[in-house]
Amino acid sequence: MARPKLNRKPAPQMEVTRRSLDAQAADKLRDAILTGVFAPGEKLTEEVIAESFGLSRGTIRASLRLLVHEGLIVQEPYRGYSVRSLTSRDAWELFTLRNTLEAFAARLLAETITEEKRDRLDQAYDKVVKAVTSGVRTRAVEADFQLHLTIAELTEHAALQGHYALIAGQVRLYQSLVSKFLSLQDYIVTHETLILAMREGRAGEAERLAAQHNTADGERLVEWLREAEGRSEDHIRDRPVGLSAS
Amino acid sequence: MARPKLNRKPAPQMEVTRRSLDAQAADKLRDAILTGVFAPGEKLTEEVIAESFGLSRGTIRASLRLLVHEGLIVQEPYRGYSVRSLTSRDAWELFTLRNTLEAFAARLLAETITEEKRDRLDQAYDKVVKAVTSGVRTRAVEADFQLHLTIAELTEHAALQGHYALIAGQVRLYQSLVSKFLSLQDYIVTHETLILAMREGRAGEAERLAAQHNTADGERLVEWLREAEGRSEDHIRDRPVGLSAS
DNA sequence: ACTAAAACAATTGTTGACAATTAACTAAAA
DNA sequence: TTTTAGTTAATTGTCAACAATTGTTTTAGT
Repeated sequence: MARPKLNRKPAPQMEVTRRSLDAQAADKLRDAILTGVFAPGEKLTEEVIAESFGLSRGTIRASLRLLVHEGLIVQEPYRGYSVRSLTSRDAWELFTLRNTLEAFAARLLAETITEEKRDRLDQAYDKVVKAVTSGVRTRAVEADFQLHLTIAELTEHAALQGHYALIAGQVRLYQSLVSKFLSLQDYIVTHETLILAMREGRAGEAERLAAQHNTADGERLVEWLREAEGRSEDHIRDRPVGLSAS
Repeated sequence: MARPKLNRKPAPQMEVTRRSLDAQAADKLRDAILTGVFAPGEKLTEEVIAESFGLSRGTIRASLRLLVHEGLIVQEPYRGYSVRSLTSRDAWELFTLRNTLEAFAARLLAETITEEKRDRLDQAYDKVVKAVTSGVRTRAVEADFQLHLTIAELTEHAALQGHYALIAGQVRLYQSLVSKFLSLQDYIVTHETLILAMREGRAGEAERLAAQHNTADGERLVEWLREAEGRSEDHIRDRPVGLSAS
């Protein structure tokens, strides 16, 4: 019975692809949603995605559930999946929750700041500054996003990181929307005092600054969305909310 | 033609039956873990659970993933699942994160308090008081848990509720542990000022009280766990990964 | 006795087929 | 014309078989 092993798929494993297929599929889907390939409200079916990805429905199903957990996709039983579209209410919830988590992270980081953490913080902040001086808006949005991801990481609080990662996708969508209301310079002025407070270990001030550094823009976005919802009562068929929108 | 429909499930669909099988299985598993049927660290295999529940492995697999998301189970690729055990570090992360979310909830509820919300809040708090006077410790723990669930619900902040629900299972485990250090009366004194602040709309005070009402007990539990870990050095356990950053 | 390769066992990863559910459609009855 | 019962199409829900991965045990060679 010593039959030779048969490998039907030797090719696709070209890189350090140690992740399971459903996790990889989830990454691809998340990226597609974030870059606007799938518009908010668009319907997604397991079968067509499975076919276009060359994977089975069961695998795609698992990846879709991952994104449902992240709030990027909504699922109705026996009806299907669709890309989540941000209502004004959703936007308000997201930025208030985000403020809460980021304020906690800022305090934590300020309390446990070290020389090494200061360096990594500076690196992330420098990228924001460089992106702003480069004048490319999408780069500034991305650098801003990465900065906050770095802060969460530097807290070394795994549970906090997990919850922040859970809303990260939505935050990213939100950020490209809120970018409408910001001048590029704003990306620097809203962060510099916060960074300084964390660098110098002023925990209370860092917490307060982080809790409020999105509030003004968030409320403006909520107001804008609310008006848009009032004008078109049924549907929000605005431009795709991806990084490409500017 | 008019053939009678064959209803294999003639009984009026109870609401529970309308949920998908994997969600029901997840509920059963969660309850089993919370009630100690499965001990922390115990290994869970898809096959044996599938057999004991009378469901297929795929269905159980989906339910296990749900619990992994909730942080009640840890998964190692190709190795298996096991019930998460709380290290002192985990306990610290959990109670600090919990404080953060509950402080936000308390502020929100205080800011939006209404007559109806006051009633529901009173009901939940009364159950705590009654449980304490009854002298049954497990009832007090349960009522405490339900009180905080009610507070989260009354905020009408869906995203906050979602994130709180995510840690609810762990909070429950944590609470039965921390109960070691509490007299029954503590369940009243740690809550009464908080409830009052929310009832009267004093948002700032409610936030501050909520943020600290677990701190003392939490730190005592962390200390206790740390000592226990020091005594038995055999915790060469793998790094638990419930909610991990990407 | 020690090391390295090879077989083995246990478990999850992946897939395609089948069942159940819902909504849209059609046609008959009021 | 409106309502209602049946039919159908589309989609997810569930399942059982097979493949891949890892850790363990055995075996061969030195």
